[in-house]
Amino acid sequence: MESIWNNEYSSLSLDLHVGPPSLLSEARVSAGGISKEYSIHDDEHKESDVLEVELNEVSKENKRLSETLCTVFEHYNSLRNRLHDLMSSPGKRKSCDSPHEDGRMESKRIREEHKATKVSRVCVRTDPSDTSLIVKDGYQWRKYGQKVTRDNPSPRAYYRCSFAPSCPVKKKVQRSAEDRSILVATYEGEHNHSSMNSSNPMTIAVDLTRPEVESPELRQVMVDQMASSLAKDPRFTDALASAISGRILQLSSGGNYN
DNA sequence: CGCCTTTGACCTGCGC
DNA sequence: GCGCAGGTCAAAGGCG
Repeated sequence: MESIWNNEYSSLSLDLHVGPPSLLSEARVSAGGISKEYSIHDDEHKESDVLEVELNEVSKENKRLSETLCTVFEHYNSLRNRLHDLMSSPGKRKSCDSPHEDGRMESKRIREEHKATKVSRVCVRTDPSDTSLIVKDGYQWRKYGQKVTRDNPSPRAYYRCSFAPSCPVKKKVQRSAEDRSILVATYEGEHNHSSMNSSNPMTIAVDLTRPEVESPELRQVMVDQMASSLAKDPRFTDALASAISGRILQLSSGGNYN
């Protein structure tokens, strides 16, 4: 099993904000040696500085959490694909070596290879009144078809990646039959290029708590596997331990909170 | 003019 | 073989 932290996010650090957020600024102000002898003007300046620092900190943390979420989501998809393979592989493939059916078998083999390409599903919550089938994910898509399917009154839109002509990735977008405010995007294949813009394609609104097809048991298995992967990773546990211990030390030396 | 969406026709797999 | 359903093609038209 591959590690969830096997990519560029190896320098993981956790910043646990336990307690009221305002204490952070208080701690910084006291650490900076600010006294009440400053004028009101200086106080306002200082306060805006502190707020700016806080804002920067929050922005950094937000970025860090987004990156962590990306990693977790990638791992989630990897696990789901693997689980899907495991559940569908046994006894499904039959051998057929008839020399008269080479062409047909070849096309069948290509189709099966196509079926084996990476498939991932993403759920995006949208405005229910919005009838468009557009999921913004950082890539450029060209719509090539739309169909009404039997199991869902909402039409399904078919997209191809139009950024690179050779890119094999396809995307299907359809509203959830249960919740019309949710767009379900199914990606097939992997991009052979980078995304169009700087926004991370994985930072879209991913609602992992509302899988559209998995059973609760299947969901639980995936959650357990993700938790297990996290718990087994020494960098994660080290970062978690240091963040907690650091925070506890700060709390014990910084006074009482209510 | 190029790229896009729309949409009906067509293709293909599958179950009966 | 037939019908159904999902997926794809391609012509037509819109838009910047």
